[in-house]
Formats: sequence, structure tokens, C-alpha cells
Amino acid sequence: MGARALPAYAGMTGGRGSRRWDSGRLCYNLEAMTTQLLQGLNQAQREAVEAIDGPLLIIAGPGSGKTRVITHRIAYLARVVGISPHGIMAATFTNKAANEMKGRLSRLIGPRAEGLTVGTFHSFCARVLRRHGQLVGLAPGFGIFDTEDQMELMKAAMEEAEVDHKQFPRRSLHGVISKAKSVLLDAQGLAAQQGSYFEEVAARVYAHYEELMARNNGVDFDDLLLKTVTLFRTAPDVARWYQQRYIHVLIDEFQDTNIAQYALAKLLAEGYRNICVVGDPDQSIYSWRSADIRNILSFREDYPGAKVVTLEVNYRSTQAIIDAAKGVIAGNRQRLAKEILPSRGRGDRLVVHEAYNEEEEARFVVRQVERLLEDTPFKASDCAVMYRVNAQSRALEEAFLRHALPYRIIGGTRFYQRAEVKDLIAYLRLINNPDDEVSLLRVVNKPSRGIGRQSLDRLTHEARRQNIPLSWVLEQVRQERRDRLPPSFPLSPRAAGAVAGFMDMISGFREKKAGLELVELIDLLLEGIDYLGYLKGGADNWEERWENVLELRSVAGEYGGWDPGEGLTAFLEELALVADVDSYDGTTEAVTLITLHQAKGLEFPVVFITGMEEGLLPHSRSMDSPEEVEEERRLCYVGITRCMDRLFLTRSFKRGMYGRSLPTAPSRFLAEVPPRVIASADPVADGGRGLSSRAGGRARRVYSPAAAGAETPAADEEPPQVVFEPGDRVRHAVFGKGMVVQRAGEGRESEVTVAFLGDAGIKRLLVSFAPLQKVEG
DNA sequence: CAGTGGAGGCTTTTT
DNA sequence: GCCTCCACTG
Repeated sequence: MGARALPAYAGMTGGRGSRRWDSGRLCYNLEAMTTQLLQGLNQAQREAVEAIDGPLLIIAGPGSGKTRVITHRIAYLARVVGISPHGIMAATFTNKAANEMKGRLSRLIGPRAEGLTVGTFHSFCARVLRRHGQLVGLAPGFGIFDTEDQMELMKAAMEEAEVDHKQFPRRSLHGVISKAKSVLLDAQGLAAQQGSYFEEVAARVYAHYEELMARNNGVDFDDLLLKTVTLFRTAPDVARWYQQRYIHVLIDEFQDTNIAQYALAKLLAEGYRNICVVGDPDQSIYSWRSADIRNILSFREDYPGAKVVTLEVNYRSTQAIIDAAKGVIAGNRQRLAKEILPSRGRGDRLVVHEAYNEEEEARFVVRQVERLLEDTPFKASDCAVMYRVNAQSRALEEAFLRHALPYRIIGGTRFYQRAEVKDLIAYLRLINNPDDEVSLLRVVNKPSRGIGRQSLDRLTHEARRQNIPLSWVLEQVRQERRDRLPPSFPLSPRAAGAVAGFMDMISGFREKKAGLELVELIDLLLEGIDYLGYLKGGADNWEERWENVLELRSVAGEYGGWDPGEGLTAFLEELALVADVDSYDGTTEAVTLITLHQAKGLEFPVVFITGMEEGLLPHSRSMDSPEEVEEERRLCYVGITRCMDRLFLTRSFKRGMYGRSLPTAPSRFLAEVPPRVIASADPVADGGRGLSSRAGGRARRVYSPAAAGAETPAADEEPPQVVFEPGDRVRHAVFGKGMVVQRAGEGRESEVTVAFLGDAGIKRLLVSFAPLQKVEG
């Protein structure tokens, strides 16, 4: 990334043309090595690299060369201080960040980088639990349950706890459980808390949920952390082994860690107390996932003598962009002021565009990209379009398609969540983990085998009666066959035959898997269940679905080198823990469409932030809590600070939600951008429709009150009674063009709330007095 | 047992 | 407006 980096920055990253690692020449020359690693670092960065003894807190502002500091610090530890890479652990926020770090480190220290432990907390925990999971009640081959599976278990847990799913949405209940786990509370712990009635109910469900999870031999994301902490606390010898191994522990994106993650890091660092955490409180955007900014405070309490280094120089963005970011973040009250020192030129001012609807907003983005590609050296891959919610990507995608501009979407409808992909994964999981009832129930009648709901209900009932896992009951059916089953067995002979056949097939796969490559197993499976035939008989887009299946198959192909049995486990683990951002490589020549959350840690020369509206950014769900609004503001700050050179902020007058299209008001964050860094707003740039269709060439002047006034009919002493409705486009003699957001009262007595395009913002006007008229859309 | 149709929910953000 | 869940019919 950063194809158009400025010279200063190119020097900083040492990216292009930087010399390659050369063991022969450098490894015996310590001085040269030291120089190489510290070269080009500023004073604070150098301090952060060289502070190798004891706890260290690095506060790293956006674009301050944080990644470079971390990698150089690790390289310094390994090559200058002489710490074995085997003794260094670094936790990152995403797998992608981990891979990137590994890549940079192998350039810095060569093949020894292989010895480093670099990964997300979740993947680290998964690995630990694969080794020692038995100590916390996990059988080998335990599965990692994704959100969808978790919801299935919640459904069952709520039934068992006799909790009404209409009164208590399972997502919210699960949220409470997840939150409890993130602060290391088990079901009893949650129940013991003097919480709300809702939490009381959640605690009851929690107990059943855990029981079900255990019966399935599964863990959810929170369990990975919780169980690893439990393991370290209950098996001191295991903990000690890791504590002695890790001489240095490093945590990136510390502001987005939760209590469990911090507890884990603390445990790991207990041996040497060399713990280095890197973060920026202003970029904390995951509190909804239980990230806890208090970790930074705890760190200073837990390690009183900790050295603190602050990285303040921004090497990424132009001054105009930094000014905008500072203006926005200054709106937060709960915040420690921090400098951001610009190091680049003033740069172009930002463009604020206000469109009439999503389609036009998208069209504006596409047009601007096209223009940049024509008139500037920027490439498509230099551009990113960011938004608050995934749903916003749709209009954008359509516009990109229509204009044949290449784009790549990060996230959205996730590949691994497609039904056909999940079906196949469920089969593989069931083969790998016989206790996985969620997967069993998903595939037992897919394709249709005549094992319907009634039969399954009876079998589930039977499992409960005998108090054994469902899979054992099915196994009984298979072993005994229909003729030898007791007559009391609650299953029709036909269904019993079908169940036996299904179980025969699955156990056949289990026997064969040890001798097969993963891909061979998948092929055998697809053939055995005739999945292609099933797809063809189902939806009309079967070709697309089959492509997805083949795509998954090709991912599995990368596990060719593995020991067959372990390959399957590793494959399933990766599927559970990879995010779609992880696949972003930045080399494809396409514009990136991405949520603001996922954009964290990335940078682009050109950035569009779309949907700058109240209700979207800040999101309506966060608007009644000041803390949450502050998090939204940080999210906006993260978006702005991703940008190196050209920043566009767009909003739309009307926004479709739940199928309805409703008028919107401009985001409060727009008003926090200092006006001096905004270029004259460009509301209906080239060919925008709507207003300009009638206003013609005057479109560019809508922002000038004088011009708008000139367009107002001169002598309208008694205007006919006009009824204004929300959504109507209007023109005001002074404030210019806008849209009615709300109306109170009737006729001439009525008062309307109008959102104006220009600086006027939102105004409440009396219809009888205001020089207001309707404009055709 | 499977397929259809109506009702109701739902959208933050993700490991 | 789209998806999921549930009830009812073939």
C-alpha cells in the first residue's frame, strides 16, 4: 500500500528499494545491525525500540509509524539483544496484521522469524487449547462455534431454561453472556452479581448454554480466551512453561483488548515482566465487543514503573486531513489530549458532498474516482470507500458495476456464511467432531433423506431420556439396525433405515480421513452426498453456489502438506478464526469498499467516507448514550486518519432503511471539521441529477444565499397554500436548497423542520412566514 | 414429510 | 425491503 508515499514516508517505511536482509554481512557486526534498525527513526520511536527492560506503554497516534516501531523492536530484541525469537510473543488484532508483521520480520531477521509467536489472541488460545484442552474439559478435535452455531445453541439453551424467545431476544441474551465471559465470569459468577432481571435470566440460560457447549465438545470465541485463562490458573505447571518461554510479550491495538485478553497477557508476562503494549485510546472502537479502555489504566496500576512513550509525529496525512481529524476528535470529553504533529505539506482541502439519495451519493463517488484516475497519478487501488454499516455497500456496488470500475468488497455477506459453504463445513466438522450436534442437525437431512422434523424430535427426546448425546442415539440406530431395535424405540422403520444409512456414511468418512488428503476427503464427501445434484434441484442460482463450494475446496487444497487428520482440524480452525479483512492484500487493482471498523490499521491515499448522517454516523443505536456517541466519533476519527492525501466526506438527504426512504440530517461530526480545511462544497458536481435538472447550470451556486435569493420569485405577496411533507425538496430565499425533515401542525399554521444543504444546517420554520417553496425532484 | 405463505423482526460494528 | 420462523396444506 501507499504507492504514492511521500519521500519522507518512503524513507520511514524502508519499503521500496530498502536493502534486503543480509546475514553474511550483518550478523557479526552488531554496530551495523543496531544502526540499521534505528536508522530513520525519530527520537520517540527509537526510545520505544530500545526500552527493552520491563513494562512499556506506547501511545501511538495515527500514522505515527507504530508498525515500524513494533517490528523494529522485535528485530532489535532478536538481533541486537540476542533474545531467541522462540521467546517472543506478539498479539495482534487480526490475522492479517499478524501475517504482515511476520512478513516484515522475516525481511528484518530472516528465517529465524519462523520461531516467533505472532497471532491473534484467539488463534494463540486455540493452539494452547489444542495441546492442553483436556485439562479444562475439552476433548481433542473440539470445534470452534461461530455466531450462527452459537445462536443454535442459544435456542436450545433457552428452551431448556424455559425462557420465552419472544420476550428475550437470543442475540441480546447471548450478548450478556459474552460480556460476562469477557470479564472472566462463569454462569454462577453472573448469577451472583446483583444485576438486572435481564442479567438474571441470562445467567440461567448461560448455565444451560455451557452445558450444551460441553456436550458438543465446542467452544465459542469468548471461551477460547476464558478457557485459556482458566487453564493457566488451574494448571500452574502449564502456565509456568509458557511464562518461562516468553521473555517478551507484545500487544498491538491494546485499546481494543478486553479484560480476558489483558488477563491472559499478564499471565504470560508473569515470568519476565517484559510486557509492551501499543495503542491509541482515540482509536478505541470495539467497546461493543467488550474491549475495555480501562485496560490502559490497569496497565499503569499493574506495572507502576512502566515506561511510557508517546509517538506524535504523523507521517501519513496532509495537514488538512490532520486538522480535520483533530477538529472531530476534540469533540470528545472523555479523552486525554494528545498531540498530532504534521510532517507533510498542507495538502488539498477536503471535499464535502451532499447528495439526494444513496444512488446519487454512490454515483458521486464513482465519478470522483474516475476523475482522479484520469487527472492524477492515483490508481484504483489507492482509493477506499468507507461506511458505517455493511448495508451501505449495496448502492455503491451497483454504481461501480454500472460504471465498470473494478472494486473489492471487504466483509459484507461473508463467504464462509453462505449456506452451501456452511453445509460443507458442517459435514467436515461432524466428521472431525462426532459430538457436534449443531452440525449434525444441520446436515442430517441435507440433501433430503427422509429424516424429518418429527423423527429428529423423537431422537432428541430419546437422547434426553437416556441422558446421552444425540450422536450416540443415532449410533445405536446404526448398530442395531431397525430389526434389532427394541419395539419401544420411537422411530419408524423407514426413518431408522435412513438414519442408519447416514451414520454409515459419516463413520465411513471418519475411517477414511486419516489416509486421505483434505481435498480428496472433500471430493469423496461431495460425491457421496451428491451435493451438486442437491444444489441443482434447489435454487436457480446453483451454478454460483457450486462455484462457492469449489472455492472452499481450493482453500482446502492449501492444506496438502499437512498430516491428513491434523489438516482437517487446522483447516476448520482457520475457517472459524479468519476474518474477511484478512484476505485483503492491497495489490489487486481495484477500489476498496470497507466498513470503518475494518479499515482500522489500513491507509489509503484517497478516502471517501460515505453516509455522514445523524443516525448512521453516529449510528442511531448509539445516540442515547454519550459514551457511545464518543465511540462513534472515534470511529469517524479512525476513518479520517486512514487518509493520506485526498479525503471526501459524503452524505445523502434521503436514506433507505427497512425499505423505506427517509430524510436525514447531516452528521454532527461534519460540523466539527474546521471549515477552513473544506474546499467549497460540491453538492451536485458534474451531472448530478435532482435539483440541478431544473436549476441547470446554476447548480454550483446553490450554496450562495445571494444566488438562491435571486432565484426566488420576486413578488409573491400571498403565496398559495402549500402543504409541505417530509421528504419534499424546498428552496429558501436565504438558506438555499434543502429538504423537509418534519412537519408539525396543519396548513399555514404548520411548522416545518428543514435540513439545508449549506451551512444553515437544520432550521425550524413557520410555513406562513418563511420564504419557502417546493422544488421538483 | 416437504413445500408454501404469512407474520414479524431486523442492521451496527467482528474475533 | 429482505430474511427467518412458524403454521398449514398437499
